[in-house]
Amino acid sequence: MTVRLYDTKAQAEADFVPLVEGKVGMYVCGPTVQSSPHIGHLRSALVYDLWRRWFTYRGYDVTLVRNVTDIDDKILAAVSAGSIPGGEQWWALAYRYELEFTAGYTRLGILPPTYEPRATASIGEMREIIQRLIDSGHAYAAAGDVYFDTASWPNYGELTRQKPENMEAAGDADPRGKRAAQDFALWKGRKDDEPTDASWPSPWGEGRPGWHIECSAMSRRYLGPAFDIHGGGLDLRFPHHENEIAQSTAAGDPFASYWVHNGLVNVEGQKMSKSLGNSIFAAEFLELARPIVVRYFLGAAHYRSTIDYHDGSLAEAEAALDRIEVFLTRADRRLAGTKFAGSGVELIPEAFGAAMDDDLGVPQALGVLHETVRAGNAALDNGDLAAVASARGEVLAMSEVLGINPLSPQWKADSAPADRALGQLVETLIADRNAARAAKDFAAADRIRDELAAAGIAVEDGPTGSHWSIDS
RNA sequence: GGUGGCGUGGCCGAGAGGCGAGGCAACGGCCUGCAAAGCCGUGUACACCGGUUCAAAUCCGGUCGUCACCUCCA
Repeated sequence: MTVRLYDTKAQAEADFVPLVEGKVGMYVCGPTVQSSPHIGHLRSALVYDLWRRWFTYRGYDVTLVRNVTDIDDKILAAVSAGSIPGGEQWWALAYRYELEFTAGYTRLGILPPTYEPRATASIGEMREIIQRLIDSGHAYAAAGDVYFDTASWPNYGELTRQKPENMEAAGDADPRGKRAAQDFALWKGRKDDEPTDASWPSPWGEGRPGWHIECSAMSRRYLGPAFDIHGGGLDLRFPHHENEIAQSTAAGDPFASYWVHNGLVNVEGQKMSKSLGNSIFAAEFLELARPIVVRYFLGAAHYRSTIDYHDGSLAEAEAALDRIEVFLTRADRRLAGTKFAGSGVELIPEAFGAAMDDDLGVPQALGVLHETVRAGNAALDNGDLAAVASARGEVLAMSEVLGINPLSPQWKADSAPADRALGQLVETLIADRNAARAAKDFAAADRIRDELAAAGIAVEDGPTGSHWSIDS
């Protein structure tokens, strides 16, 4: 049961071989907290949550690091754009958005990473790497900035297999002291109009780190110079990850053994972008469906594929998830009071594990899950309680690994008193309806059912009595 | 110009030489007072053209279409 993963750098699937037996060190690029999270950010975090859960299920001790980039040109720009005297500070803005990200992750059941470092807390490590690069001749200081000298590093372009001479000329707005267009900033000297508290001292003058160096420094600090997996969105391969590899390896670090990239989320076939104004933000998306449905939608596709969101996407996810939920509820009801009641969580089926081991094959794994639901429902119809209990245990185990167990307390809304009141009202109406049915007054019975339906409550009659649910 | 994806039935979405994953929708049946849910059944799918092979959606060559990245991006 070797876990296999698609290594973007090798462009091939490979057996995962950890650096240290039984342990996984994984670094994932988190967001630059310069605006509200959109559903692409949620998907990215979810992908690595699933990887982490799967490695953990397979017995690995996982250290997951996902950074927060809390100092960046865009953050400073966001502040100055709406700047009024006494207005919001750059660090306040960064933290405000960081909280929004955290709220989105939490609602989706994305487990907190082992460490979630902020870039501003690792400036010392960044300066250290930059100094090593200067000392070894791979970086140069110029006009208060420090640049990586791409010409000095023959491997430059190894991740995306591009040769610098074939790259489109960069429309660099402010080349300052750059020797070549491909060179990128490791350190950015403070400009006069920038806040003084957004810069740090360095041998090259006051300034702040470039974007790429942050991840090299934080991964090194929390996972060491060599670690197992580096992840991030597909759009980060170039330039961000290309530059990370260049600066870390040029500084003498082995860096990541495997590179994993998640696919992006499109809307109606188009990439989300500010200019198109088609971005779907996490907060509004979570208004459209229950968080567990959003998790199912974002997590059901293979992690490397592009997800296209369109009208009806959430309804499909909801229907599929309801199938799992309905089975679990039926099974619990049927098993109550039997010797199978409350029977435990079973092992996951072998086919599910095989699918997950193969580069996190969630879609196939979901196929196994739905097959088990079907078999469980059939057992329910046949009264084969042992089979029902076993299917129930397996479904629970599989949905738990994927973080989509509909019965898990984490998805329950915090409205217990209102729920109790509603439940009592509905139960009373159902009792009236069943009295009418017993008296063969079907007109009255149907009227009650219609009234409940109009209120969004579905009633179903079965061998264990009449049951109701909120029809979302 | 360079680099890398993708094209599967009404829709979504896996798979990767030989038995049609799975979900949604549809249709028929069972069950039901009627429903709903559930179960059983129903589909001659793999962009196009060549080639390899006993066998190709899958491998090879080409064509078309489409998307992403090429220094802001999850």
